[in-house]
Amino acid sequence: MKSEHIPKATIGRLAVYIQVLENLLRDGTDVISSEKLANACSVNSSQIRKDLAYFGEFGVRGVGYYVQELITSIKHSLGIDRVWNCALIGVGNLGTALLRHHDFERRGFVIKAAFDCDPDKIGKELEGMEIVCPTHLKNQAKERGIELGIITTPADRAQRAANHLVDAGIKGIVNYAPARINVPPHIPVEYVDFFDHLYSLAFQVTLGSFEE
Amino acid sequence: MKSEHIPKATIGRLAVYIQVLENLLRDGTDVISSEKLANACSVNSSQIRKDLAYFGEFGVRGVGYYVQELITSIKHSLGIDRVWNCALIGVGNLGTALLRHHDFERRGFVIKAAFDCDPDKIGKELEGMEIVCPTHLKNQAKERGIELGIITTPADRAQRAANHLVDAGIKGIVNYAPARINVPPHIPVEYVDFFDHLYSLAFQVTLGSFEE
DNA sequence: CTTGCCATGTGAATTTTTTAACATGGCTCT
DNA sequence: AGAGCCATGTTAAAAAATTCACATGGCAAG
Repeated sequence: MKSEHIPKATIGRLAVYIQVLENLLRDGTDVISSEKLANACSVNSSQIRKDLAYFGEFGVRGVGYYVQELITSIKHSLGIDRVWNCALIGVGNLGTALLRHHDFERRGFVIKAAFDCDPDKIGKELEGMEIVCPTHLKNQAKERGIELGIITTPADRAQRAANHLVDAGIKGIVNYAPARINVPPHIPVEYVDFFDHLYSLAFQVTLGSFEE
Repeated sequence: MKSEHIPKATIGRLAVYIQVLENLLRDGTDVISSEKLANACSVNSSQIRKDLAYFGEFGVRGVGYYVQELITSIKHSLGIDRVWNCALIGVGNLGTALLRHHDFERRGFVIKAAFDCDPDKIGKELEGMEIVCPTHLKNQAKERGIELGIITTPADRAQRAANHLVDAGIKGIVNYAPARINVPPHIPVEYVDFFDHLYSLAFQVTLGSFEE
């Protein structure tokens, strides 16, 4: 099929498929049908076939999908079969935690530079990385081939951080700060809200307690 | 309106509205129109009015929404205008980070007990909380009025953790482990995947680099 | 008290996404 | 080499979500 517009929900599900497929691989499964995979992911099997069809034909009719091959194909489709250099702005609790969380690196998202405007923090080292003033972002970004920005500032600093990133020619932003930011329309922004899921859960549980 | 079935996407947006409204309040805005709020949230204004209509009538025609009042109404609608006691299973890097992250508490999600099956960790204290073997979950849950479970184990321990939680009569689960879990259908599960957003961003950036 | 204004709340139209159904084509066994 | 099997890829139908458009009703001004 190879369509142009791909639903955002599809991307989210592809992330799920990767997770499940990697666990399957670890357990020694090397071929799987859309039906079985669908079951493991709690989705419809047509959904899986359609999601994959956006990007190409990865399966073998009458057989199923080769697990390792499918993982590779999905990763390639998403553009995560390579390294993405990132800049992190805001070395507070969360920023520090992310710097220490080496899973990011394992997945190909390498934090190449850390920024903070707090004079007490500038110059200090963390995980082998010197904390630098955001005014140097532009230079560092070019020097180190940084393409993505990660905002972990407080809410009221998020916009300023975004401005620095945009000015530095960054291509995309993940915003962990609890605030919306304005950036030029060609720069995608992903908002991460830690409470989102908790709210959703609380809502479902509350709802469930009524319909009995 | 007060409908029965509410789209999951609506819940996600309500979380965004809360975030934006709280920032507005801090800046001293006390009335806002759906149009303006829509702008700040990057959604359609009808979307906002419809999302809210699922739960009631919170605005004043010809005027708009009173910010503080709307925040309260949304929180009540979601069931987050109260305290939710939680149990955390898996005191590794992530689990420890969550225990220290007191924002959870500020939002009403209080971690009342921490569990881990590692004998080296059992008995130790963390943030004023004793780490306990998961076999004691059932007792503790009843004793401490715990309703929600938070799984922060490695992938291969997630199912076991889920079983403990279900057995303890927990009402809902947030799963941070990179694995799917099986639980009875009446227990909602929210999966948190840290890479989801990064994948999505990488994809959008990759895509953007083609259509020029 | 009445009139005009304006943003909400809602029903209808559109768009998007999901599900179902089936034709296609590769693999295996004879 | 040919036939049958079976899960994919795809087209069509169904369901769901979003957007549009406007009637409704509260507030303020005269």
